[in-house]
Amino acid sequence: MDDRIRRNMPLFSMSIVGELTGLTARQIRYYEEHQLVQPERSKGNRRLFSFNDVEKLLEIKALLDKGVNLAGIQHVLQMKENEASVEVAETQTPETDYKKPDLSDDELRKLLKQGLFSAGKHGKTSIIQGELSRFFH
DNA sequence: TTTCTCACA
DNA sequence: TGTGAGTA
Repeated sequence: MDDRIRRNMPLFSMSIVGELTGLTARQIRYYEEHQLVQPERSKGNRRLFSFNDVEKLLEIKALLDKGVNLAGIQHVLQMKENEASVEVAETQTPETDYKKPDLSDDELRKLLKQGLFSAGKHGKTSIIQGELSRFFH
């Protein structure tokens, strides 16, 4: 029917995804443990990733480079899911349907305002200081 | 051969 | 996170 189905078709093995994302199998499995990606299982319990999963992993990788830790990324992903739901619920305009989920400063701001810090009540924040300073002008 | 889980330097 | 063990 539409791209959504294709984008969620489990097609890639660990090795493929590893090459595509530059992440190690260990890392990918670790991110899965933390609900950052939900690859399908097939055959002998082998992970099968979809285009969406690969895209998510690339995003995670990018965020990691920006200095956002796993906790922060979880919130980013969660927020994106919310936005996606709203989009689908509101209208089905082809232009806004499958836009690239690039993380902009604006989105980060939204995250921070949503109380992203609540996850860092263990003594430190969810996002590293360097990244935070950009929003404390 | 590849991937999986579990455990540990 | 990396790596090795023992499977499937």
